[in-house]
Amino acid sequence: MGQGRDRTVKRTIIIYSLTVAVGAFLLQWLEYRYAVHVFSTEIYIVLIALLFTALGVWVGRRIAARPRGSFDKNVRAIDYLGISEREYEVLELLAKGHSNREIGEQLFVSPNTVKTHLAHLYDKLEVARRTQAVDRARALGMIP
Amino acid sequence: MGQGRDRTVKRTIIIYSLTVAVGAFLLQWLEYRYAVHVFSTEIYIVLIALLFTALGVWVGRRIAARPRGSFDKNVRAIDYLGISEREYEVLELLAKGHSNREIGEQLFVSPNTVKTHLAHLYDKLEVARRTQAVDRARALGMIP
DNA sequence: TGGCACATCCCCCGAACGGGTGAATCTCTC
DNA sequence: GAGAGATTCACCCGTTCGGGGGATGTGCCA
Repeated sequence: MGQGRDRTVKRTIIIYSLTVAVGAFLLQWLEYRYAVHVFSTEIYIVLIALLFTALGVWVGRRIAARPRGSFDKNVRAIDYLGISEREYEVLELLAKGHSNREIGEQLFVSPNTVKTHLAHLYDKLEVARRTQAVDRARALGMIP
Repeated sequence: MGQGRDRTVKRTIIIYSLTVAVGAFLLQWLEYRYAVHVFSTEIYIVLIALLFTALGVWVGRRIAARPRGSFDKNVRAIDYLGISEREYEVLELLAKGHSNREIGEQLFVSPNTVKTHLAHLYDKLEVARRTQAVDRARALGMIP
């Protein structure tokens, strides 16, 4: 579930390194081209600081911004409430707004079975309605 | 809705500025204390680059990480679909898992009125069920 | 001033949902 | 091998939802 994220981080690192390389090359080139420091050391330091701060901000944002669609399933809550595999599958389809009949069709069971799973879910989540179950499960981070 | 966020950004900027000031002071002090550059310029540049990159990453992460509970309501989607004030209020309570009767009580209207608003919401969101309406509204960023 | 959007309410009816009870498998564990 | 838990299904009954109408009042604006 974190594959896309890993790729993003890798690409971020690559772009960062490339930018550093290009920056170093530019500095060398400036020194070579004009043989001397054009500006005073302080200005160079400030420029470099600014540049790398900007770069750092960019990197930090990319690292912190979790890609759309990613989601850390709160397994602890699921375990703590003792929600079974099948019940979780029903919960997922429930959150997508499917009816009991549709859920049953997708899981290859009868609507009655779906109702039983739902009843267990309502018990464990301590709710009375399907909409409440979705809301609560989402609040607990069990579903995206 | 973004007050806590503004405070976080402000504090981030303040801490950043303070760090820069302290860093500048340290450099000055080093130069003053030892009269000369202890290391070569390249190493200084690398150190500064690393320091400010780290600082930038920290700043970027703080900026990008939206505090828990914050949420940008997608007003464009709401406007585009022509969802009225009252309908949105119903939608909010709907997403919390309330029944029509409960929604009516909280909005001081009859369940029949709630049903009418819901019917309009179903039309505008192009869905058939309340759970679907919640799912779609969430997908469109209209509700948290 | 007549249409338009909005909000409010009513009734009816079929479908969906929720609660309760019971029961048959199957798997894992003690 | 007994018991616990998970999964599957059935039936009944009452509540809730959803869709179809129709109705009234208000405010806006062309």
